[in-house]
Amino acid sequence: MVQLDDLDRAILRILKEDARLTISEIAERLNRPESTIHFRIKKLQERNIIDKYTIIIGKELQPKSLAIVYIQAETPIIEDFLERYINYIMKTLSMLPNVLAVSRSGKDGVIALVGEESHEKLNRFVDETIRVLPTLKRVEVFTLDEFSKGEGLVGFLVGV
Amino acid sequence: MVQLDDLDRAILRILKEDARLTISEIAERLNRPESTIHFRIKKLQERNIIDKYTIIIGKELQPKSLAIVYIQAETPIIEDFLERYINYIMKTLSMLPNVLAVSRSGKDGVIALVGEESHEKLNRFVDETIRVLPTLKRVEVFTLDEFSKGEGLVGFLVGV
DNA sequence: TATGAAAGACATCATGT
DNA sequence: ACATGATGTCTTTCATA
Repeated sequence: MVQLDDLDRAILRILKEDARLTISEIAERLNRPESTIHFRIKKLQERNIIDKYTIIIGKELQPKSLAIVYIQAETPIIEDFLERYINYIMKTLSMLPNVLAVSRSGKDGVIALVGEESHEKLNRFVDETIRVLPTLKRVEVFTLDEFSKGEGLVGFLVGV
Repeated sequence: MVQLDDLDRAILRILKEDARLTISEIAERLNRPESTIHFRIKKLQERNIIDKYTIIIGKELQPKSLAIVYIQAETPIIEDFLERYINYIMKTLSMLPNVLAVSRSGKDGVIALVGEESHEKLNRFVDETIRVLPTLKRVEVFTLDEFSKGEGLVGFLVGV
C-alpha cells in the first residue's frame, strides 16, 4: 500500500512545481532540516512514488492546434483480424511526431491526441492520414481549444 | 523564432528522460565539454524552451481507470448563456481531483480527462456528476485502456 | 525515522583561447 | 565554441538519538 504523510505530500507538491529547487530551499520552506528532506526524497524515489524527473517544453515548440481523435474500426466477422488491425493503427499513429498520445479505447477503438501548427494542417492530417484508413466505422474529432486544467500536458508530451 | 541545433535537441532529449543528470554526465554522453553543456542548458532555460522541471508520479498513485469525456451543451437561444454555462462546467470539473484535464472543445463542448480507481467508479462519476448537468445535448465516454504512446501523461497530471 | 555535522561533488562564473 | 580554474553551494553519508 501507498502511505504518504503530510510532509511527503508537501515535498511532492513542491517538486511538481519546480523539480530543480535545492534540498536546502525545500527544507527552508517546510521548516525542516535538510537531512530530513533528503531522506524523504530518497525514500519517495525508492518507493517509486517519484517515478522520474523531466522537463516541460515551452510554448514555442508546442503545436498550436490540438484535437482528440476517436477512431472506431468496422467490426469484422473474424475477431483476430480486428485485434491485429487495431494494433496496426496504434503502432502507425505512435510513430508520427504530431501524434502526441495514443490509447486503445474498447475492443474496436483508438483514441489519439493530435497536434499541428494550425487548424488547417490538423484537419488535413485527419483527412489524409486517418480517414483514409480502410474499414473504419467512425472517425470523430474533438478540438481542444482552451484548457482550464492540465494545459502543461502538451509541453510534457511534445517531442524535440 | 526557435532555432535548435542537434546539440540542443540531444540535450533536451536527455533531460526529458532524466532531468536530474549532472552536467558532467550529459557532457560525457555527448562527448562535449561541461562548459558547453552548461552554457546550452542556460540558454535553453533563458529562451524558455525548457519551460520547467517537474516530477512524474509513479503508477501506485495513478488512477487505474481513465476516460475521455466529451460534453456538449444544448445550444440555447441566448448566446451569452451558453458561454457562461460552458465556463461554469469547466470551472466545476477543474476543481475535482479525479478530473485530470479540462479543455473547451468548440463553441458548445467540453473535453475532460477523468481518472478513477476502477471502471465502476468511473462510470458512477460520469453518471452522477456529469450526466446530471442540465441542458446537455450529448455526453460521450471513451475509455483509455492501453497506451501505445504518451502513457506518462497520467503520472504528470495526477495530483498528490 | 529524524537530525546535525562533515566531506565530497557539483554548478556557476570569470578569463582566455 | 571550448578549456581551465576558483568559489561557494549542494548533495550525500554517517554517527547519534
